[in-house]
Amino acid sequence: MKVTKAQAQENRDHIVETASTLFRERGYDGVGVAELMATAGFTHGGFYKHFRSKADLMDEAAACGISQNLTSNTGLDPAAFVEQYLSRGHRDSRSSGCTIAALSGDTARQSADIKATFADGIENTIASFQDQSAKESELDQTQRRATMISTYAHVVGALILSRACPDDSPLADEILDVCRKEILREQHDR
Amino acid sequence: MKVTKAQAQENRDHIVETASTLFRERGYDGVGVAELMATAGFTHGGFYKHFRSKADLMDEAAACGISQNLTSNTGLDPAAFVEQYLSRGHRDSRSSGCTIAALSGDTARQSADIKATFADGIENTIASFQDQSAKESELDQTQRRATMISTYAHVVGALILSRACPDDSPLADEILDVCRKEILREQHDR
DNA sequence: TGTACATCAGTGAACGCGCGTTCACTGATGTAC
DNA sequence: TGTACATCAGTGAACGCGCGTTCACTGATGTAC
Repeated sequence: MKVTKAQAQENRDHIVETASTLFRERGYDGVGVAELMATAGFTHGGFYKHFRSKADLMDEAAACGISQNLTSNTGLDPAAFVEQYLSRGHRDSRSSGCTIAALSGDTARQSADIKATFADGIENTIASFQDQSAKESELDQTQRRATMISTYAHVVGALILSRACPDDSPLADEILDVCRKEILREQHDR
Repeated sequence: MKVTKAQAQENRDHIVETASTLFRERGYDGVGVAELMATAGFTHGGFYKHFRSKADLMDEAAACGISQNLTSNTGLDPAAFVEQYLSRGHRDSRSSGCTIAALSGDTARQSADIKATFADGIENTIASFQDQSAKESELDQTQRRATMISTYAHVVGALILSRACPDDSPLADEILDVCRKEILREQHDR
């Protein structure tokens, strides 16, 4: 049952992508290797032909999810990003949404490797917004970076709190709405 | 080996408090019933004389941690709260720090009961700041509530992102510092 | 280009282990007389 | 107040189960001649 090198690489990529969505949905501890491989369409034994351990896959899956998120955000201006990030749609689709919001809580308890992957992801995310707002803004480089870090923390916090509320609770929606308005107002005032 | 009713209640409280700190430190999945009971000074068999399931304890432990946090924040003015919340000390002591920041990520995947406990906790936290700033502020009730929700989301997001970075990474400190300054500036401008 | 052999992605049974939960038992506490 | 008995918090062995990981095996792919 061997497979071409190209197919094997494709299968590996598919496992990482599957893991990326499953981990976002249920957390690192909420998904086992066997279930993961079954969802990707394989039996669990082959897992260790691709990865040294589950922890290694966790790291790769995080990097994969973060880079997917970055790609799907390119071209959005800061206001559009906030609108999309703090929408009910984003809140209710953890498995395809922001990896950092979905897994930062779990990551705080993981190895330095995974934390480093997250730090890189945060760094790249704020950098992508700096680049893009470079032309519009007259603020200096340091201030622009500070603004992006602060705004990113703000939207991440709002999304995480909203998700921690019961599914149809008024507070869950209120957090999203209030923070969206507040952040857009701050962006406008600057 | 029976024990007085008062002692039994005391033991129960002690188990909930122990769980509250252990869950904040390592997450709901990161702590087993046996280890939990051993840490509290008991054997695991007695657990089900006090709680119907681990999930029930998770709920009680969350409520306990949140109310502890509320108590230790009483009297702090909004600026002092932000200073303390976004300090390195708070970031580095998850087991005694903000329960909502430590467990919101996990809670998003838990039952509606636990989510309801968190929603109550968020509600009480923002209410405690409204009460306290009532005299100082001239803004109307609705706007004050919006400000508190937004600020709380902001500090929670900053703390969670900082904790997701490697322990001594510059970014971890930068997130804390940048957000603290930004939030204090906004509070001052209002 | 055709043949013989090594490689290795994928299979599925098996491993030890820790999980949440149950259970029969203990013995001091609480209660009824 | 003193005695007899029921209660029940706490003990520690045991339960089935799913976890991450290992392993012998398969057979098509890739390679050497």
